[in-house]
Amino acid sequence: MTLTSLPRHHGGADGLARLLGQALLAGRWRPGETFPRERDLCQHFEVSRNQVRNALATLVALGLIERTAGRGSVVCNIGEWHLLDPLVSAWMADIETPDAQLLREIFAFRYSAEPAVARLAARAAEAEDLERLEAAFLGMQRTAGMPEASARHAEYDVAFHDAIYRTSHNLVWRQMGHLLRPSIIALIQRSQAHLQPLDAGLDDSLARHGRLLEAIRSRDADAAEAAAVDVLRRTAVDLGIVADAQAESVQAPSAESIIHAKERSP
Amino acid sequence: MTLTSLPRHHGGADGLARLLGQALLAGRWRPGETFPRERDLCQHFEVSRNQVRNALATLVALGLIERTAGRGSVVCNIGEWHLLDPLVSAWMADIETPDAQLLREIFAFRYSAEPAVARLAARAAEAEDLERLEAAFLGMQRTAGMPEASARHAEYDVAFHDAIYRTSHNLVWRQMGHLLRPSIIALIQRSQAHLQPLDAGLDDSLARHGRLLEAIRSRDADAAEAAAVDVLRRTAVDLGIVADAQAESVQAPSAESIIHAKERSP
DNA sequence: GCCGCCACAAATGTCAGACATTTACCCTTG
DNA sequence: CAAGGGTAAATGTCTGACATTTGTGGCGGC
Repeated sequence: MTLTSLPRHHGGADGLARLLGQALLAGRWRPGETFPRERDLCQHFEVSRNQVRNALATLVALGLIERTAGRGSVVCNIGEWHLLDPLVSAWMADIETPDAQLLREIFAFRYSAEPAVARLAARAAEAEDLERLEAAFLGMQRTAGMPEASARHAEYDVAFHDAIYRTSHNLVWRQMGHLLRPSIIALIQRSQAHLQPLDAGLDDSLARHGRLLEAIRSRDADAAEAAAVDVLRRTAVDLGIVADAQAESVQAPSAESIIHAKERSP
Repeated sequence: MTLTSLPRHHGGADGLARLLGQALLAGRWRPGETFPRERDLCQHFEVSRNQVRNALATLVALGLIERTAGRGSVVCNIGEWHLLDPLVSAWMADIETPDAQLLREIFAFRYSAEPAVARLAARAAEAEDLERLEAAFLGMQRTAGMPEASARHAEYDVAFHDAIYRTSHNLVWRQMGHLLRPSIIALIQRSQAHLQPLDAGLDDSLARHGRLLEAIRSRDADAAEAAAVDVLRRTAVDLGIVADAQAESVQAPSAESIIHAKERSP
């Protein structure tokens, strides 16, 4: 791909890294392809070589590109991207069309991990944690059914799930909360693109979140695990990972069909 | 802390970042404390400001320090460290005395996550995956009981668990394999420090790994999950997270005692 | 005495230019 | 045809100067 399709202006200093990083995450260069040279980037964006080099250094640190003297910069394989880095997650969250495979991978991860996290949360929850969870849930309720507030609703949704990860009281799990934003933001973008408001299923989704909150509040690990699975099944439908019909007719779609959805709809 | 206790020489270009990063991971500066100034680092290590700035930029990208013009560099809270970044994991792996709390957090994560990963692996395993698993297991067997090969044994151990994460066929889980190295390396360091070779328990540990491999090979998700728990219980004993007596007398120490061990032995 | 303003010092951030090093490619030569 | 070297092009590095931000102390006015 050429540079010409990228906007020439960008915000502050690391705005350039963000711009280039998002272009990479959106798949505008394929793995193995060569990335533009420093000199071209300087000219196109009208910035000093220093800024370009700083931005590129950031991309290297995130495993997005690899640079070698004399050869240039090449785009790394998706498998080497540091998906778990907060920067990458944040960038991915506000891309208009994130890579579909990537979103499926993230959701498959959530589907296999969040039940266990909910289990931990139910055991470790303290007053402060419950407050966070409750505040997020109330926010979701308040913004439900308001099409113009769907962005805020998604934020509360992110906050709710992030609160669960935090409630696990484990440093590692807590950092994975960063992955939630891209996963959940993609949900509202999809609903807006399809002009198919989630109102119908939103009450249902809200109810499932409520049961999860209640299970954690009462320290019932088994119930929390089951409720988390329930929430994620609903989300899988809204994300279009499993067909609506399947989820509505069948009470419990097998984990197999969600985790390995990629293999049958590439 | 002052700079005087750090070695003045280091390997190549990013060797400086590694040196400083490991000092941070080892806890030689406390969160909130101010990090040495660029000028001092230049003088102490006898390198150009460029190299120092590059190294510090890396530390910033990893969430280890935060820099602001005019104020200087301050060490971030542990919660903001990007533990999931491969660089951080790799650095942590060969620190002589890694932070004990950090190791407990990582192990607690593994204890709650790996059973689910093993379950996925049992479902998704293909021929190539089984080869990797088998090769690692054979390596563990070959190096068992050889005190002088404990380092190689640990590498095979890492490879075995990493192979399980890879077998999940999920990008996110796969990246978490990086966390295994610090966790497992710490194990052999501990055994060497205590002059208490793991020979006694090693046969047992090996047998448990073998049962896990067999469960995955036969695509038995339930058995794989149970076997993974079994392996981790053994590891918890070897890591000193739960007392030997407890694990030997009681067949199944509660997850609670492993996950929240930090709260009773701070 | 307290408050606000200003000047200064100290730290990081930025820039521009030259040079070093690595790499790929072509052209020559045996 | 193969081996060699030379050249161009790319990233990596160094240096010095300057810009910008931040904290601080002193000064004067109220």
